[in-house]
Amino acid sequence: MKQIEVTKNTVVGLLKASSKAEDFLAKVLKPYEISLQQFNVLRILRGRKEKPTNLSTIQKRMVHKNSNTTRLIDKLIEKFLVERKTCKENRRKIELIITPKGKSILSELDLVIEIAETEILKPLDLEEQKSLRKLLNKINLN
Amino acid sequence: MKQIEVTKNTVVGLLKASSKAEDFLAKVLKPYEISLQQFNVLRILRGRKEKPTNLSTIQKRMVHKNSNTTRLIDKLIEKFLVERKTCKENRRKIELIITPKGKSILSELDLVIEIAETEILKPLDLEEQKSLRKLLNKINLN
DNA sequence: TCATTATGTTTGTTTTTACAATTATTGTGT
DNA sequence: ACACAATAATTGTAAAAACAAACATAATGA
Repeated sequence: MKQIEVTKNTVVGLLKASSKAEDFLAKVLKPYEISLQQFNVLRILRGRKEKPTNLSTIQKRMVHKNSNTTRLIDKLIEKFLVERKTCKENRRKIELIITPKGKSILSELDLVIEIAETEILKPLDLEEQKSLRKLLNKINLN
Repeated sequence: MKQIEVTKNTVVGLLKASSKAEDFLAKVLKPYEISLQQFNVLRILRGRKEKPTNLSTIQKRMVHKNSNTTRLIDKLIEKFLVERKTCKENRRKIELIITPKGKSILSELDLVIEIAETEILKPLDLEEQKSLRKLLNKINLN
C-alpha cells in the first residue's frame, strides 16, 4: 500500500472516530440542554480558576475554533452559568467567569462525560490510549 | 496520572485533531464550492463504481451520520454532479449515481485533498501513521 | 494631535445541522 | 386479504455554524 493511501485512510479514520465521539458526547449532554461546545467553554473557564478570561483566550483553547463564540456564550449567560463584564484596563476586552451555578452543573456533567469518554475509548487499553494521545498531540502542536 | 485523565486528554486530543483537519480540508474545498460532506458523498459514490447506491447505504458510510443526507444530495444534484432515480425493485429506495461531471470535478479535488491530507499528517512518519490508523480503526469498529 | 493600523468583540445573513414528524412503500402474521 | 409493523426517504422547524462586515477601543507614528 502506498504512503498516500495510508495517509488518506488515517485522515478518514480520524474524522470518523471524532464524529462518533462527538455524537456520543452530545447525546449524553442532551438531557441537560448543554451542547458539547458550551460544555467545553465551561470547562475552559473552570480551568482558569478565578481568573477572568476574555473571549479571544477562550477561542484559542476551544476545540472548534470557528464557532460563533459570542453567541455561544450568550446562551450560557442566559442560563446564568457564566457572567460577562467588560474589562476595565482594556475596554475592548470582555471578561468571562463561571458562576457557582455553572460550577455546580459542571460537576454533575463531569461524571456523565467521564463515563462517556471511557466508553468511547473502551476498545483501547491504557498503553494504547497513551500512544494514541501522543500521536494526536503531535498533530495538534503542528 | 490516573487512567481517567489519560482517557480525558485522549478524547480531547481526538476532537481537536479532527477539528483541525476538517477546517483545513474545508478550506481547500471552499474555492470549488464543495463542502467536506459533499466531497465525501461524491467519493463514496465513485467508490461504488457504476453500482447505483441508495441513500441509506451512503449514510452508513458517511463520516457524519447525522447530517441531512437528502438535502445534502439535493445540492449535488443542483450542480449536476449526481443523479437520482427511484429504485424499480423497491420503490421506497432511491438510487444515486455520480455523473461524468461529478467524476471530473472529483478527480480535480483528489489532488488538492491529497496535498491537504499529507500536510495534516506531516508531523507523523509512515510508521506512526500506520499505528494511528490502527488505533483509530479499533475505536471505529466498536 | 490626528490619521492609520491593530485588536477584540459583535452583528447580519446564509447555509448547515439536528431532531421530530410525516409520507410512501414493503414485509409479516393471522 | 387486511391490519400492523418495519424500512426508506423526505419535509418542517428550530438551533447552530460559517463567513464577512461592522463597530468600538487602543496603540502607533508622523
